[in-house]
Amino acid sequence: MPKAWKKQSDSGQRELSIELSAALVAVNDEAPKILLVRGQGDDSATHSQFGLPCGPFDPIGHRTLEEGLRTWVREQSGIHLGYTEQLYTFGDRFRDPQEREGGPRPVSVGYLALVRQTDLMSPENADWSDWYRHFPWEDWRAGAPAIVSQVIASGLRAWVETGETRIDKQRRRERVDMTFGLGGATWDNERVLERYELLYEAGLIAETVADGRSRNDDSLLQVHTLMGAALIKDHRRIMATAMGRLRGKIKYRPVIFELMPPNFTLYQLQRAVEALAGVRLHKQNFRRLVANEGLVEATGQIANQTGGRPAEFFRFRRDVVRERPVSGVRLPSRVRTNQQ
Amino acid sequence: MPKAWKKQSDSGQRELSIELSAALVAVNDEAPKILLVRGQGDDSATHSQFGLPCGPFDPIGHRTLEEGLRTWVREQSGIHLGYTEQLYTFGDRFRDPQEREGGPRPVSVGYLALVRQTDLMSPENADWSDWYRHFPWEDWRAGAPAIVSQVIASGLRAWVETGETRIDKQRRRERVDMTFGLGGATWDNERVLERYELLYEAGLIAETVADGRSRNDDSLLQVHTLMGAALIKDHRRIMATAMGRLRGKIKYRPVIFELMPPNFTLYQLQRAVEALAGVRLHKQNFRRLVANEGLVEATGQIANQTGGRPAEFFRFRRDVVRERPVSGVRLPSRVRTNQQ
DNA sequence: CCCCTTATGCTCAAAAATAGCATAAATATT
DNA sequence: AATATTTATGCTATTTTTGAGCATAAGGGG
Repeated sequence: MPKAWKKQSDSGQRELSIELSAALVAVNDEAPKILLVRGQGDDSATHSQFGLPCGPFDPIGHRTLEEGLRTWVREQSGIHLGYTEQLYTFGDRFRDPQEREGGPRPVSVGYLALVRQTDLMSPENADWSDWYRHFPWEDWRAGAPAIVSQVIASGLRAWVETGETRIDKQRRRERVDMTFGLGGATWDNERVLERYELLYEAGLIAETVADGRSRNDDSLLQVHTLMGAALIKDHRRIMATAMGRLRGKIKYRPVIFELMPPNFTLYQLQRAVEALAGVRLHKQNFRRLVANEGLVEATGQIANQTGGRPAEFFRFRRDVVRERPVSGVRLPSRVRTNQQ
Repeated sequence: MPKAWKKQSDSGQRELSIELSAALVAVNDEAPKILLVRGQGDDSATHSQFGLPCGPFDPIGHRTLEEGLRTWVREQSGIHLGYTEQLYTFGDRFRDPQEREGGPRPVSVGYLALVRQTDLMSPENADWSDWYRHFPWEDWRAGAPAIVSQVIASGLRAWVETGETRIDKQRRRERVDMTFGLGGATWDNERVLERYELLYEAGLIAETVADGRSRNDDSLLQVHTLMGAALIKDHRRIMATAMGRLRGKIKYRPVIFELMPPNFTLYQLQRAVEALAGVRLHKQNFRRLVANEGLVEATGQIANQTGGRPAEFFRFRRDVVRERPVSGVRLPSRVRTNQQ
């Protein structure tokens, strides 16, 4: 066995590079944002395209992976990262065609980083872009999004029909139904990545076109148009991973406060959660939950630009985290939206 | 910016290697098991030590990271992996002192793989070893383990006292209390990694000694003895990550069935969950929960070596997974254990 | 002052979790 | 054979948590 190891490691380790990428997430009132920077890579073809802040891991200069990431982000956006969490390591080739021919095999470590609203100014060459511009089907706050029922559902049904065998079609249909909550299944807001990968596989995504995959239906082109410009490399996939992870995490760890200013009203907090989760929540129950968890305490200050009765400002109780295993903002009942 | 990138990537990418490691987990009735293999690495010093199945990622020979992992596991243990999940990518230097001086900088991608009980035969050079031999403080099925109250608590208290400033001590105490559920806090069975890292930092772990860190208290030696032999590299840390992840996952995804034989009694299922979670559960409520979730269906067959009234065999309903977002085996109330 | 808005307190019913009691059906013990 | 012991399984009473909504408070604008 040591022999096989040796052989492999001698032949294999040459063409390796590790890329560090960060999905910087913030919430601006109603809108979840992600930071995109322009012109990553020395390749002139990708120079004008947008992507996540990223850069190669330098085993000599970087003490740890996370430190390397922080350095790149600081360099490319001027932002000093706070809360950071590793997402996933992708070892497939990037889907960007430029990366296809030859060149080093990229292994990409994706991170999720949370940036507080107050630190939000768009740095040079960078842009805080709305999540849902890149994933319009993920926003259910105003009910089922039109793009799902009008474009995606039919596009996926078409894809189901292109299955080879009957079994194959059956399997595709099940997968479509459960990831997109069609055919009686329920929409699970955490399956962001699964939905993205499914759309990608079905050829309904901008990247597919860039990849040179076939696209022979007009409705698909329509989807493509709705998607906005593709990001470089596999950055859209990392975004999807980040969104899914964050949606899961806010339910059982109080990370939402990493995104809030020091003082906030309960409704601001609710709107931030709704923006990330992509659903509307029942207001009274939301405040009861937050209050019962003891996550926040009143400051005594009053906000009076609310448009109605003034709201009280609250702050996060950092100390509760030390007291007991504290579960984030468990989502109370979604408010039924009468669309769809 | 592209300039900085270029500079970094030219100087940085030489000494890089990616190691793939798998924590293969199985449950044998009462005991959670993990597969250790002997003699990984061509270094003769580590040749007789045990570690997880692992090997370097070969960017030419391996199509994906996971495929590389499967290949290595197959080669080293003969096992063809089923359910597999990426855990984390570690970029710090291995803690093994052999790796310290020079040599390529290791980046290690850890995986969790679940192996069914029925496939359980110990391959040559490999050994299914009990989790709790390596983490005795994690097993609370018979109440608070003696090692926590008798050795770890005092060891950690001593470590708290070696804090420099008052603030520092305070911080250490809080961390100790919340990770080990001391001082009124509750034990969170998912914080396996945090506990391991804390013990490591406090110098209470076998690896610490191997690392050449100081150890100047007799009670610590006692802990060291209790821990069993250290594993190579950072494999104990990967194990801890795997255990924590799995404990979390069984609660919201039905992965427990990946570890069960096709047919099982409800009590066997409960014992498997208890073995992983490290706590005892309320029997009647457990079966009600499982039944209500519709995760299993009766087969009609009867087991009669139970030692009491014969139990019915059940099987996992694979189809429910497709029907709806199915939440694993939510742990019902822990049965109070009157120890501690 | 009425009407709009948002904030916040409170209630009532439904659902789920917790903790046992009780009985059935086997094996082991006397 | 009778009795104790063990495990399986059904059922219930109580408490807790959720879901949904009513009602009132407190601001601004006509």
